[in-house]
Amino acid sequence: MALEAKYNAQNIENKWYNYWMEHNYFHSEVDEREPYTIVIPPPNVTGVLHMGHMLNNTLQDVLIRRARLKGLNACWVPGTDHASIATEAKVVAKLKSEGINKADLSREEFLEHAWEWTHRHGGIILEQLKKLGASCDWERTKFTMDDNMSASVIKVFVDLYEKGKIYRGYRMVNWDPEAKTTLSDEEVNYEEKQGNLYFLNYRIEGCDDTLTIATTRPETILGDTAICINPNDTRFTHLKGKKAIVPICNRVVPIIEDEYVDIEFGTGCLKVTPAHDENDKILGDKHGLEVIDILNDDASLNSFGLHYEGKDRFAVRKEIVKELEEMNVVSKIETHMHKVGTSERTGAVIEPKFSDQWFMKMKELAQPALDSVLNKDVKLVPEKFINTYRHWMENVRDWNISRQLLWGQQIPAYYYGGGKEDFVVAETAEDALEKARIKTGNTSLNASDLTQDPDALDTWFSSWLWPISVFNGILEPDNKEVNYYYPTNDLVTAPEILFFWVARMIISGYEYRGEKPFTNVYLTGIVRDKQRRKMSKQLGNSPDPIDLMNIYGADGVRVGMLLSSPAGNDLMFEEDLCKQGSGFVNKIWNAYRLIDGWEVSERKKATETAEIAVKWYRSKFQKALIEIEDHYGKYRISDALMSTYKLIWDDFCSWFLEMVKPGYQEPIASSTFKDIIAILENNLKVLHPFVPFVSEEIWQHIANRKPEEALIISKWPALETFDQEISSNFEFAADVISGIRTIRKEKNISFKEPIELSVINNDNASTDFDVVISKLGNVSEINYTTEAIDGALTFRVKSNEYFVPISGAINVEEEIEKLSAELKYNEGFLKSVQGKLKNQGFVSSAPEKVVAIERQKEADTLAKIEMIKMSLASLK
RNA sequence: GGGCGCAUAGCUCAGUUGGUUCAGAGCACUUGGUUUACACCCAAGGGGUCGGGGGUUCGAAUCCCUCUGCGCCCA
Repeated sequence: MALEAKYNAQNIENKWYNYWMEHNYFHSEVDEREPYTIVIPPPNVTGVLHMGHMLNNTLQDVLIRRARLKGLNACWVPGTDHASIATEAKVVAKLKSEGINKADLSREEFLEHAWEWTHRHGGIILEQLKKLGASCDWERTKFTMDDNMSASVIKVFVDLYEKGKIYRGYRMVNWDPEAKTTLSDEEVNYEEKQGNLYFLNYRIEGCDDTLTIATTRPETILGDTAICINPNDTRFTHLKGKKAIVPICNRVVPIIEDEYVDIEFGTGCLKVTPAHDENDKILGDKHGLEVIDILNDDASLNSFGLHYEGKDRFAVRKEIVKELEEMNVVSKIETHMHKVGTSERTGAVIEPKFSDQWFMKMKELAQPALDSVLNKDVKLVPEKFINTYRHWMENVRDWNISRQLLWGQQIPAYYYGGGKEDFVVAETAEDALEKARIKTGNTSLNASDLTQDPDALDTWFSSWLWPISVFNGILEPDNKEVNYYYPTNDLVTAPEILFFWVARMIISGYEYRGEKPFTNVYLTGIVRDKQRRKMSKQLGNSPDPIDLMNIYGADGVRVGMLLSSPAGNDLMFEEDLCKQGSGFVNKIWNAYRLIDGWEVSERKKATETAEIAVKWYRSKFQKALIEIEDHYGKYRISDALMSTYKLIWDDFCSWFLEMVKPGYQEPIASSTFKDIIAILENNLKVLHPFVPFVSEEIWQHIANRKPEEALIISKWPALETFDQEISSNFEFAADVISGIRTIRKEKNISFKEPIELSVINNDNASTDFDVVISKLGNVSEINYTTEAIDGALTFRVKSNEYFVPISGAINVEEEIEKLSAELKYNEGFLKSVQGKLKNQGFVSSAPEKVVAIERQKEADTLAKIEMIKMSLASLK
């Protein structure tokens, strides 16, 4: 098989992904090996791949592939969630475009449409992940609405209800009037918006006086049930005990006193609307005020809105101001900045609203989840998120888990009467009937007497069970899979959902397994564009990941994503990073083309250069491997990549291959070739997690491999003891080679022209690499001498002095200038070192080791200065 | 308003317990090179008073205080 001159990512990537799938390498079964498990953060089932997913899943694939190579039983469980609000909104919109109104459909009919939508658009994202190379165990793919997954959710709901952790309450919740559902506090975004502060005059009952209140929401005056003043506010003592008249509806409301009112803000008079403001509700409860809800579910006004009935709140705001102005009630209007809550899902402005909802008590459940993070049983990476996590968990509020939606698990509560407590909670309708009969003592109750709660559960109430339920650990808590794979190892997700999801999974883990769900949580950053804007569909600043992979190859994009993404820091993405990634892939490919093109000779003996090169690279590889392992251990994936990148590009390609490369059209010794292949194979193993495709392609090209010999399931290189001395000897030689190259460049000596090199070996440097210096510096001869060579160019490495004789006169002036500069630098350095050593405080307080190092520096520098001075003298 | 965090080269970031020539990497930049794996290349080089100010210490990018400028979470 001839090697293609250009690396063709498209074909090669498809080929190997199919090969891996065919041989089922991604699949995991319970066995005696140690498991390594990751559960995917389930994306929205009808979503499409965006850059955030690319980053996140590349990281997971790197981790899982490395674990697989390390011989662990690697299992990456993929799946999707049903994203109730988003999906339902899409289905509603689609129906609307077909002229169908959701309200006209029965529950069953609507769900049929929703399932159809899910089947048509569902799972695209998982197919896209395959293109990225994601080595998920696709046989385990789960969806939060699968039968078992839903049954788990219902079972947990019933269980928590019976434990008294779930309750039904009439509370003020965040109402999304567009989706017509409640939202949890976490799903509300607060945005700073410019609004107006309207100053309105209310008449005082029984006299001609008025008082002025300030409000940002004039339309809610129709729901006013009191005016509140601060009892310490002397401006208003005359109002005590009086009543005010609400304009337009002419409702007579009491003037109450409470220190809650901020004397400084507005006029110091507060209108109280308990139905539409959390704080007003608290005031209302305290003072026994009436609650008048003026809004319908879609945020239009109801009959309390009088002549505004049926109109949207924002339209009413404009109109009512006009009416109030005409009535001379408006005393002034100021512009005012204030925070407005909007729905994370629909963007609609949230209304605080009273309704019956289901809540989960969080305080007690949260405790073990808080402890586990604080004592590092669950490690957050990076640790800076621990504080945020603690703050949230210590102030956790009850979780509103009901949503006024159809798409999701229907709440398993069954009502049999109009009373507040006339319901039972049960897994099935049959159980419910049984329970209802017992609870009421009425044995003649029928199934038709029960009505199930129409609401669905929050999607997070499904995904909080994810690490357990994907292994069916809720329905069968003692099954061998959950016992084996749980707790999982690493979770890779975004900090945005640390509370939504991560914290709740930890809570459910302790509640249902008595154990954490994962050991490490790797929190990625947000993918932003060059201008630091979050990538989003609306802004249109996000490249299509599929296009990127078509252009740069999946390997190239993977490298691009990881090049600059330290944990927890945002990634400023630009396409150039992918270009760098594909450049790296190209480099790897060409290195192999070089090796592959060599003619191998059995008769030829290994050269001395090749032998030392092989020894050195093995040592270098081990050194890099330690570094790489350390980075992985600390979840510094981009650092692990950078170490690998430099190992391959600089050490392997630029140094090693140049050392072992045979002369033009000469064959290479077969023993050397074997060593090189072994080295290359180890390189491919450490490369594989980052660039799985090109590494497998080369691996398979090196030899005909059986399926069980594929790179993806080969063995990660072992850490071995290695020769430390050889790397310092190499580094010395590399400095010499660098020195030669600098001289060639400065003096315009072509590389093709061989030079001679003489050296005064003051440092007693090893001669092992002299053959390498000769080869890479194109040096015809290295002479060891004790005396300076006249008429030569010079450079120094440590205390060694090197001479390059050239034909023709050298420029003495230039040489003197160069030496003088070096002398000046070294004298300055010596001065600073000696300064330290003269300092009694330093010598007596600093550790001996540090002082010894300074003394060594002093001695080295003195020797070097001496040498430079001699050279200068010989030039003059 | 409350809490947390960040500020190091043109850009994105490392820098462990304060102590090696410690001020570093990648990219970008400059200069030179290429008939012999790769211009998606090779080689050499320039570039930072470590946000400002103060303090602790023999010694501070690193610890403390303060100011400035950003970011995130909560209300």
